[in-house]
Amino acid sequence: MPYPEHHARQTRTRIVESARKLFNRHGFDGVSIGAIMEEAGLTHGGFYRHFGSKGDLYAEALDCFFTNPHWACGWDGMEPFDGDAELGPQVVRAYLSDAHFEDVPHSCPMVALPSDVARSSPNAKRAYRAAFEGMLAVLGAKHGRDRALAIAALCVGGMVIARASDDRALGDELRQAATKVALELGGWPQKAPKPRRTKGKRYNSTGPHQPGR
Amino acid sequence: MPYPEHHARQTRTRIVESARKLFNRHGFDGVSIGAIMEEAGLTHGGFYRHFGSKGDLYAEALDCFFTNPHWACGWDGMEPFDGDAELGPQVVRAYLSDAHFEDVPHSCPMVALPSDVARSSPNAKRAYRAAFEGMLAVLGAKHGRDRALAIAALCVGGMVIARASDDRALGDELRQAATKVALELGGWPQKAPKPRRTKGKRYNSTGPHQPGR
DNA sequence: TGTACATCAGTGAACGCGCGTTCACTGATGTAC
DNA sequence: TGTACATCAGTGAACGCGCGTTCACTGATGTAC
Repeated sequence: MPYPEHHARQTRTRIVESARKLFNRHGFDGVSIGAIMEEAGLTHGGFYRHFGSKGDLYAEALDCFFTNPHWACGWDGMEPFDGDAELGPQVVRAYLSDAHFEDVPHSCPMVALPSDVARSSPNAKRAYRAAFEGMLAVLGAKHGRDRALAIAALCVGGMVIARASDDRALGDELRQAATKVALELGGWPQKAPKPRRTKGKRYNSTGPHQPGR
Repeated sequence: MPYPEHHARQTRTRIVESARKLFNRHGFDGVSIGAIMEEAGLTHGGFYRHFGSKGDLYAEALDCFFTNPHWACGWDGMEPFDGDAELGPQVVRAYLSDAHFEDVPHSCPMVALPSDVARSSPNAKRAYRAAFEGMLAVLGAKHGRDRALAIAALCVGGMVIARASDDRALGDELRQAATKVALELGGWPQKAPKPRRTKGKRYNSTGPHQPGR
């Protein structure tokens, strides 16, 4: 093996991260393979050594949002999951936060790409469903399955409408209302509790986590 | 004036209706001007006699969903608004109905095109906001502004996720849960009341209303 | 009433462009001896 | 240790294609006389 085993794997990961960002921004049709490869520091010709087609890359770029434990780090001061605290209210606040609203490149693909995916291949729709199921799992079902589904729909719906509207104030109002009602539905307090450890930053000052950097 | 005054206006309307259907199905980039004109029974060359650009048509095709009094006729047996009955629960049920879920061409553009619009021109985002405000107006705010915003987010979010997922059963469950919770939030009964007039069909048997036909 | 004309909706060939994909080639690297 | 070689990640020119847009033209229609 002329190149070390991890070389191709790292390049492939770089391409997927580049694609995730650009697809989130411009959609499937709005991004060329040349642009993806350039963002990854390569030229377009090498693409097909790593992926069979643009569609294959698309499905892969959609994968693993909610299964990535770092997905929301930095949004609304959210800290890495420790598997102990109840995640529901943290997730609701982070999901509908200003930081998530503004961070389109690292946004949840359920918000950035819903109508694109609805028209895409079964692979893409499978990845979308997996993200949704990941969200449901993180939210928990302490207050019933219907409530958990509704909370997820509120989070996604609030963000989607806010992103597609030209009135920032209306979008802010909508996200705040969605947060409030989602927390009510989950039986969670409206105010975030003070973090137990003060090692991490309380508020988001360094910008959202950049996966793969 | 060689052609009667309404001739060009009718053609223009036919093009917009054709565009609305095709954009709903395939998104902005997925539809060519040739396809739109063919659906309208014309050839591509005549397009620029009616519109300045493809983007102009897009913004126009997004307009006037909730301001069209026929938008939901036929979905879930919904009858034309009579300005008397409370519309909220009717709208929630029709919006999250199987009929709306399946009728992509005549779907609400807030569900069919959210991520496309989020990346589009200010004109498109203005039209999206107008649709959202139309929905809020139809829902009413008897139980508070926050509730109305949350109900709208539930309707849009539930449909958007269901359309983008590859699991029909999960999407059905989600839409039912969203309907149930939205009706709770509005303080409306879970069951639809029997229609006062039995002139119209109770259930949707002829398919949804086709605007402009 | 009939004829010539002006208007303009619609046609279809042509344009330049960017895209996804292919492919012959380059060159960096690990291995064999 | 040093050299020849095999591997394969990455390069960049080339391809065919469909797109948005333009434009000279056709032809259906209402109007003027």
